Order: sequence, then structure tokens, then C-alpha cells
Amino acid sequence: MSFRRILVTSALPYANGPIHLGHLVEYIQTDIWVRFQRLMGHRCVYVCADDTHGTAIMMRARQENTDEVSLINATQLQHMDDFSAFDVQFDHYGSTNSPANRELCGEIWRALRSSGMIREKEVTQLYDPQEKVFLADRFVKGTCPSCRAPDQYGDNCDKCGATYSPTDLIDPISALSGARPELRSASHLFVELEKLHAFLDQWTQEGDHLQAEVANYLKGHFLGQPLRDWDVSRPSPYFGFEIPDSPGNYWYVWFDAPIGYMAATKEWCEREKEDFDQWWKNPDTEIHHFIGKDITYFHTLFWPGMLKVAGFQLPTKIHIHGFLTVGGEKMSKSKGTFVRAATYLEHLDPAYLRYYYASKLGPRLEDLDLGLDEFVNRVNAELQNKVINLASRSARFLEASGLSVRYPEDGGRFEKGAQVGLEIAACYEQCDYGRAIRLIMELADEANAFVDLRAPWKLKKDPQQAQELQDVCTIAVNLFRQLAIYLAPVVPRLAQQVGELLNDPIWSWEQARQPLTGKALRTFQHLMKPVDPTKVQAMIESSKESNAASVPVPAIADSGQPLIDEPLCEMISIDDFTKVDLRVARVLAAEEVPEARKLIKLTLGLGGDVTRTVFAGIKQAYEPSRLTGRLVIVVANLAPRQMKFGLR
RNA sequence: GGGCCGGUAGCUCAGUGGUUAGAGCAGUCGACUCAUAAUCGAUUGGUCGCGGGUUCGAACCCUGCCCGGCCUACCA
Repeated sequence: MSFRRILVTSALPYANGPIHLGHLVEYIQTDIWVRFQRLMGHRCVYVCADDTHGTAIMMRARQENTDEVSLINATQLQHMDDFSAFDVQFDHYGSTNSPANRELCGEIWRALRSSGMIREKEVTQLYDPQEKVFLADRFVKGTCPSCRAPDQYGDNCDKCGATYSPTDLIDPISALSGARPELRSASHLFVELEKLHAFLDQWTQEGDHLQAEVANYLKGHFLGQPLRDWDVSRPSPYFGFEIPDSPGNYWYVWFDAPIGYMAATKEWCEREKEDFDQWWKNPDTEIHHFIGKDITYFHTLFWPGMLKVAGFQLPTKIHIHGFLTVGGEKMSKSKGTFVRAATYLEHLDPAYLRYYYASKLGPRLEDLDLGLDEFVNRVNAELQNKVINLASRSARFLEASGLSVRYPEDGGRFEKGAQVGLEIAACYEQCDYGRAIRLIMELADEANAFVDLRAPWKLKKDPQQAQELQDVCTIAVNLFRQLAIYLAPVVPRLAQQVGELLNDPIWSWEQARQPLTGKALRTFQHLMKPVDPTKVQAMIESSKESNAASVPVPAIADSGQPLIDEPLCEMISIDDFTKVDLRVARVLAAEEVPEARKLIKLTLGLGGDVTRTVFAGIKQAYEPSRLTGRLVIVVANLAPRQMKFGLR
């Protein structure tokens, strides 16, 4: 086995929201691979960073009345906490908004310039005069020019599937301010990717850098025609790095994001006194990117192109995975079907998710479905009942005696496990974790059958058979330890616990080839709890609440009965309406009115010291304790009057 | 419209030309009782999406269709 130097990255999560279970497919997949490589004795460094630039971050900072840097710093800390809680262990976790990244962007930019690949073109775009920003397609909404469906995004219609340019929309409005956008043109800088067409043809189709289906996809979709120029600049205002030789223009977020892989490596190198060029300019170093299929073209066309021109090492392999679906349905923020990492952690052990994902991940670009019943079932049936239980039923018998001094005759079981280990290792290497888990479970089944066959609980009753008991359990515990080693990339905490139990830390795959003997065992403690289905339900319930605001209103045909019961009031004039002073107010206090059936007494703050006391007829719908702090609309100039319960 | 991928037992999947298509889970029956009721044995269950073709032989290769997911670049 020759020594390998491997640099691994996961895609950079955007600093615009929390980590959710969809993100974790990728980070867990990558972390498993990294841990496996380390167990194999390879030098493997895993870096990542927050992706921090772009219009979305800028607008969010405006909305939250903060500045971008505070926003991205806070988000980065949250992301790091979430990853760490799921045992995703980076060697370095940086930010694209770093000096190292700015410097590397500059270096690559100069290379692109000097090779004559940058050209300038006028781009006419919709502009929001109120927010004073150019609007990306998704920030423009209007009526579809093809089917007249209202409220469609600027790039395509999700009603009829038509694609068009945002300027084609009928009655466009800015999704940011609601203002009517105007057409403006600005000068943008483009990378002429077509100049690298021959190189990209070769790189994508040869050398196993990509999964076969990805290579096919690129060939059929992009490489069969001239590659379009890639717009890599955005005019001010934009949160990002200003382009040194083009003042007022900024690098588009997708230009600096992948360079963030290098910047994170660089920061790690500086901290560890490593040579950066050893990692990005040495052909002996392998570079592996793990990404989701949505960002395929950035990583398989633009990114290799940039690296090539700037003289850096090209990726050895880009591992692309599918999306997470939950219960067979596409998971998306707008549908509100996502579970945040933090929410999961409030209810469940991260090892469950790591195991479940591993059991379902293959080398192909397929979506992974999280079936909640299957999740419970699978983790309990396999990890708990087969693997963990193997230790419970054998290690206890050894508490007094420890492991046998010589490894007993076991009918070739351990040796077979060692042989299968080679196959399991090959599966991990190829990211075929599902197959690896299946092989491990076969071994677990055989180990359990062995325990049943030799029935240590019977041996225990006869003091004459103490040696036999010790031998049988020594075999069982060694078979279990072999499984724990094979599962170590997936559930590292379990491996850690097994190392402690046996007074022999697990640190290398090779340990699975040599049985452990003569060791004393620590007192056995339960290694893991089974999944409690009620907690899975609780997690889903609390995710529903925290996402309530983003759940779209489903299409419902409401009954006409309420209108019949209570007809609309007579029309009022606009003058009447403007007399009503509507204000946003914060609920400072909310208390029960015990005597009232419908009322809750609210103390509302209008800002400063100005408050109002109102009685709201919402008792049947809301818990007073959950209203405090929320924002409500109040008629601020409604004359007070005496009510049975107090002043309104 | 075009492209990529998939459709195999109730569920999750394995199986890419060679005898009667497999595993785990679930179900059924039995055994065991060491283990957080876990485990072991046996067993039920499939016209391999549909049609056509190639072949001595097709789940597998070719072709048409049906169904599902995703992609379709200056969106992150």
C-alpha cells in the first residue's frame, strides 16, 4: 500500500441560512471518506469554508439591519457548531471573505487576463431603483409571458415550464422592494470558456475524473456546442471582492467560491506550517471535491478551466451526489419540508443519521430518500440489534476474566472477516457505502449466529467450562471489534467507545486483521440507545413550527359559508381608510383574561415608550405565552373605551 | 422539446447474457432466553414497468412506448 497525499473538500455552504439535513448528506458522505482514508494510513486533509458573497447576503444584511460581515461571522459559527455536532471533522473551516481568498482570486484573475480570456460586454439587466441594485433573475417576479401565470420568477415559469429572460415578464416587480424595475445596462467581464473547449472535452471525458453519467451529461449538454462566455463580474453595489483592475466591479460569487477551497487550504497551511504548493501544485497530491448535482457545471467546466489557466493542479475526482428527499418528496425551503441540523440534534443522536445515510449512499448521482419509518427501522434493526447487541451479549461475560490470552480456534471466522475487510475497503474507496454496510451486516449476522451456536449463557452455568466461555466470548468480542473498525468511518464515536471498552484505541484499518487477546475489559456500558420513533415525530413537529412562515399557502377551495353568515360591510371611501393608522407593534406582554371566552390581553409596544393595551379575540387560536415578542399589526388610533375587563 | 438517471418481493436494495432471480427489513411458524425483546432456524412472497427485436439462452444487449426523479448555464 503506497502512501497517498489527499486533499478533500465539500461544497461551501452558503452563509445565508442554517445547515439542514440536505446539506448533511454531503458533509457526512465526505467525512466518512476522509475518515476511511485516514484509517488506511493516508495523509488526508479535509477543508471547507462558508460561501459568503453575493446579492443574497447583501440583501439579507439589509433586511436584518446589520452589516454583511457580522451576518456571515455569526452564520459561520453556527455552521461550525452544526458540523462539529455531527462529527464532521474539518482540518480547517474558513470563509470566502478572507484575505487569503482575495489574494488567490487576484492571482487566478491575473492569469485569466494575461492569457487573454477576459472580455468586456454590456449587459442590460433589470434594476431596482429603490434598493439600488441589479436584480438577478430570481429577484424579479411577474406574469409569465407564455401562459400568463402570475407571480413567476424571472428565469422560467413553474406553471408552464417556459424559459425566458426577466425582461420578458409582464408587469415585473422587484422581489426585494416591490418596486417596478427599470432596464439599465452595465459593463460586465466575461471569461471566454470556449477557448478551453478542447481541454474540457478531454478532461471531462477521459481519466475518470467524473462519474460516467456526469461525463455523459456534460457531453450531451454543454460540450456539443460552443461554450458560452461566463459572466464573472457584477457591478456595484455587491458584497464581494472588488476587481483590482476594474474598479466598481466585483467578482461574481461563483468566481470566488471555489477558490475558497484553495484559500481554506492556504490558511490551514499557514497554521500547520505546510507548503501550499505541495497541495495545489504537486501532481502527486490527489484533490477530491464532493459536491451536489445542482452545482455540477460550476465544478466540472469553469473550475477546471480556471485551475488549468492559472497553473494549479486539476481535481483528481469530483464526486457528485443527488439531493435529499424526505418521504419521497423533494425537500426545499419554500415547501418547508426541511429539518435543520440543530433541530435534529435536539431530538436524535447524530450517529443514527450518519449510519442511515451511509447505508443508502452509493457511488452514483442518485437522490437519497429519508423515509422516517425506514430510518427508525433500519438503524434499530441493523446498527442496534445486530451490531451493538453483539457486544452487549458477549462483553459482559468477560468482565472478570478479560480476553483469552491466545486467540481461540474460531472456524476461520475472524480470518474471513479480515478478507471481507478488503472488499469493504474497496467499497469505501469508491464511495459505495451502501454496499460496504451490506457486507458489514452479513458479517454481523454470522457473528450473531456464532454466539447462538456456542451459547455462552449455557457455558456460564458450568464452572468447568469457564475457559470455553472465555474463548467463545473472546471470539465474539473480536468479531464485534472487527465490525466496529469497519464502521469507524461512519460512526466514529462508536469506534471510540469500543476502543475504550477494550483498552485498545481504534486508529487503523489494519487492526481488523489481528485479533485482540489478553486484554482486560472495562465495565460494559451501553454503547448506544435505539431510535425512539416518538422523537423522530417530535423532530418533524418542531420543524413544522420553525418553518411555519415559509410554508406556502396550499391551494384550498374555501367554503362560502362565512360570507353568508356575516356579509361584507358597506363600502368605505379611501379617506375613511387613510384615517386608520396601522402600525407594526411588538407584543410586550400577553395574558389570559380568565373571565373571557375569546379574549387575550395584550400589551403592545409601538416603539420607544409608546404602548397600547388591547384585548384581542384570539384566545381559541393562540397560547398567550407564545405571543410575547411577536410582531402584530395594530390600529394605533382607535379611540380607547371602557370594557368589562379594562380599557381598550 | 432536448438531455441524464431510474422502474426487480409490502419496504430498502443487490444482481449487466448462462442452470429453478437474491439479501435485509416487514409477515408467518418454530427455537432460545446472554443481551436495552435483542438473537437463531425455517418459511410465505416477484409474468424483473409494457411491447417488439437480437441470441441456443435476456432482469441484463438493441428498439419503441409508459411512469418517476433531476438538469436544461450568467439562480444561489
